[in-house]
Amino acid sequence: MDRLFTDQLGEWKRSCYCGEPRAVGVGREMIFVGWAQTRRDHGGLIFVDLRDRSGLVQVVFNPEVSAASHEKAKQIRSEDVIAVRGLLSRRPPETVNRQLGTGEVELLVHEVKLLNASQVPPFPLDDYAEVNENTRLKYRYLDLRRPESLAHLLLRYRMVKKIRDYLDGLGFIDVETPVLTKSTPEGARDYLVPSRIYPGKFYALPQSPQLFKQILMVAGLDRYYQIVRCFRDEDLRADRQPEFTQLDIEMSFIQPKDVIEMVEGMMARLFKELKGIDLRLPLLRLTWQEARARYGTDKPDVRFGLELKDFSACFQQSQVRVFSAVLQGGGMVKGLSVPGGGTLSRKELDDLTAFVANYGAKGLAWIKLADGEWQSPIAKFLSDQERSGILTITGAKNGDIIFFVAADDPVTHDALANLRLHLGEKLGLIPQDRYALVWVVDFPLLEYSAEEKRHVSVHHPFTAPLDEDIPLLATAPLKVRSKAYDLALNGVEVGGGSIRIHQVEMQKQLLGLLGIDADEAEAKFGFLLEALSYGAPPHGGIAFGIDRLAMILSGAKSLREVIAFPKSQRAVCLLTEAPSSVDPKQLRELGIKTIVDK
RNA sequence: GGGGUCGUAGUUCAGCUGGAUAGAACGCCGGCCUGUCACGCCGGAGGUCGCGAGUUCGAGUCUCGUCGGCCCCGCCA
Repeated sequence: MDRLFTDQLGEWKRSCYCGEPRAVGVGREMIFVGWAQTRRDHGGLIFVDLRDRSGLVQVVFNPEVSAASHEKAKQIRSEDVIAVRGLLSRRPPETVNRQLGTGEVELLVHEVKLLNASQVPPFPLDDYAEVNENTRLKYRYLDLRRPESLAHLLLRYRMVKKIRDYLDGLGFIDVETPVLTKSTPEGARDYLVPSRIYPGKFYALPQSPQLFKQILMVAGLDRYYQIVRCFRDEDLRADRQPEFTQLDIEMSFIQPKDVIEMVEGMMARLFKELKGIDLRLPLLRLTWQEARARYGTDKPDVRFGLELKDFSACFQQSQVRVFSAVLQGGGMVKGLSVPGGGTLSRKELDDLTAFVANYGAKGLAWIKLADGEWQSPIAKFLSDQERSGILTITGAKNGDIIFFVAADDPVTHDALANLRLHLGEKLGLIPQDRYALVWVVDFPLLEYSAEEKRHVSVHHPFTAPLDEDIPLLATAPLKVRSKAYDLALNGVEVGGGSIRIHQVEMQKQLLGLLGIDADEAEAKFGFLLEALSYGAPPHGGIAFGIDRLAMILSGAKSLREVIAFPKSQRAVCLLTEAPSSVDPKQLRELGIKTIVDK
């Protein structure tokens, strides 16, 4: 039998949030509204924990205070919406609840209004229950009633507010840019929006407002920022959603260090005011080369050591065939030395071998140092010279294990970077309560794409080369470094940007290097090239992943925790069940015919 | 597109090498209870074992396919 509550709120106005009343308010008549979290019915007395976003207050239904209210309260179940009016009272001393901010007081109810009955919730809303994520996301409105879930959104809001305050203080102007815009080549797959007025043509949702913010600099805005939704139609990860929020910043007449210092000030404020942490400025800064060499990645997690070591020189003439073969083929032998790693079992070593295979490594060699002995499948092939080389490079001691990967550059670094993180986690080497920020600078401007058989931008096609490397553009384009900088936080790329090309000839040269001919450039970026030719100032900026920052600052394991209504890994909104089919009439209006059924 | 993992009551899970009527806790329903606060006590209801094939005398359990959640590779300037 469905319960039906018909009371109306009427003139009742809440006195304060449920989590707020304290002993100083005792003796006042108060009204609370909210959701019944639990009801404890003692037959005579009924206690209800009334909850709203601020917390809990205990309300007491006593037949000697109000027989009518006590009678009504028997109907109350979890998640019903009720309003109570009564006397805020001090709890009897032996019943004070120290766990609760409101634990010294309770409301003696004189009158209750039953505003809306709830069905039995599909999962418990207390903090003790671990619930499957798909259930939580389907009933996200219930999930968000849980304080833990709400806290993530709250932290995110406070972070964004502080960012706005900071940038406002520095004279940045928030300007909105179009969401219906033009598809641009390079980069991720676009989300497309069909045009009704021009059948067969499409808008694209922005992957970022990159070109608009540059054009705002040409317009003389000087300092722009925006907190803006961006869209990329690529497969999802724990730290990747198809729509995500970017803090987009652009400034004129600046060098990389101006952006870096501005951002460091912002980070210092966020960490101070949100986490009570004093960042040491300037932040650690690594060149891209150094980050690759020491950590194997351009977004190193510098909360712990376990740095990569290069053994290439040591194994040039090695009897270990896989090593010498790879080296002769132009590859490298690198590895890492794990203090105390000698305890890893054979099974664990096999698992680690399978782990690096994920990243293309054909094998994982290892040496255990135990009681002066070298336990290793390759031990018998190692010369004395190699042994002493290994010890010098690693400083390894008894009880340690040394891993080796031999492959070409991307595979070696990729495999070891991931192995490093994996071992760091597995062996508990990563301090969980620390935040480590690091700038990575001087990225290469270009890399060669074997798949596309041309140069592609490492950052994006509008990134400026380092002044001293400009001559190399004509002679050795792959050696050119760029004025690009990324900020990594605990091994996650949270921000990235660059100084842009502001001279049209240089921009044309760059597009040429990317294999984009003049006609194509004109069709796709004509408006930008034209804008650059009308007195574009030197400019540059940076963009941050707001979701990622919020995720790390709130200690969440997934972006979904800091997004109110996230998509599942298959890019479905489990609440609304988007995407969905549409009425054939809508398709006709758009001049669209689908070629896939369902 | 590929690899891994999970899917059993409303929820979280157990269910062995295939074997009798699929269990527990919490939640839910009914009863009792005036100081509980994850109340307590007594009783009860509740299952398309994700779905579909197959193997078998017999499938929650094995095989194949499929759908969905999560993690990863590819992809993501």
